[in-house]
Amino acid sequence: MANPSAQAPRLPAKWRKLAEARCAEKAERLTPARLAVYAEMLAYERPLSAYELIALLERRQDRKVAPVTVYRHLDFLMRVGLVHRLQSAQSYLPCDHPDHPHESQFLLCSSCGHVDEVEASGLETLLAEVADQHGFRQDSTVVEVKGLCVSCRD
Amino acid sequence: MANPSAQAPRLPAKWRKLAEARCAEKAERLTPARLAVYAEMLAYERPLSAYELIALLERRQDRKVAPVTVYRHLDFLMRVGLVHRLQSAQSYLPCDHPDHPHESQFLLCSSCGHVDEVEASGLETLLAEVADQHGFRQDSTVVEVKGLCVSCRD
DNA sequence: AAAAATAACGTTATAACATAACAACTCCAC
DNA sequence: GTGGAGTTGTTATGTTATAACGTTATTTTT
Repeated sequence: MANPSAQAPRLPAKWRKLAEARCAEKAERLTPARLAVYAEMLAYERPLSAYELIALLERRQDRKVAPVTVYRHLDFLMRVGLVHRLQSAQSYLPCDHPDHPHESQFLLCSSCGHVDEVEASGLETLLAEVADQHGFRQDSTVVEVKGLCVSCRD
Repeated sequence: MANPSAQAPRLPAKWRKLAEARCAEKAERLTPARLAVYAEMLAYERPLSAYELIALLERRQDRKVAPVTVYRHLDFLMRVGLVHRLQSAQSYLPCDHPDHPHESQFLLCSSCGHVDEVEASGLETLLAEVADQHGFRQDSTVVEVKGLCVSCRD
């Protein structure tokens, strides 16, 4: 990197190993820049927009980060299944179900912004059936539920 | 309107009546400008981005249309349930199930761009259950399936 | 029917999100 | 150590959406 003082947030071994595993599976390269973006996302507990991520990385690394750079890293992270995009919020979130690649469903709290990633296999099955009934060959699904999380529903 | 030659595409009675009914239910006003946007959307068989819609309206009305105007009309049309937004495609589509207000699910063909609006009540039920299991109070849902439609899957 | 309140619309500017095009560098295989 | 593929840097631009504020139209209240 251009700036020798550039730092990434500490990335727990669990996540680093996951990243390495996913990249190995898909024969993709895990570079420091990609890992830095992933680490930055993991350091927050909420979804980040690409531009929030840019601002965080610029502060962390003390240099300019071009949007296209972050978008490329995000594309990569989504490609290997480490990150999801919330379509209804134009934001990005590390995958919270590291055990295996999967389609996810999300519960988005409109009060506190918390996002719960759930994995309802029954839902996937039913979706596949619905698609099938329409002669549709399903590639990927987007399931996002807006509402109030358990802490905010009072 | 500023331009007396401004025209809206012909709007079949079925859709006009639907628009009137939905507005009456919600005590919202159905103005000519709002109707013109709705009619324009119905004149196409595919989802339109806000800016595509702007271009179409400008040609139709032979005058400039500001983005904010179209966004306001789209917000209105979504509020009364006449139009849906495709979250994964940043585009807008008239509701194809006029009989009653509802949550929709969409099948988006990545080859021809066709979008099929389906209504799978079982899916809504299951989604509600999943939300409930997490203590989540559901307000609205987004379900979008990408893949190949029946004509394109060959 | 006039005044007050509310909703809709116009105008200008800008914010927020995302990609195109092309050059330079790095890594790995051969 | 050269070639080729993948990655990154740089600049510019394209696309999507909203803020702020004033004016006009419609409804409600008196």
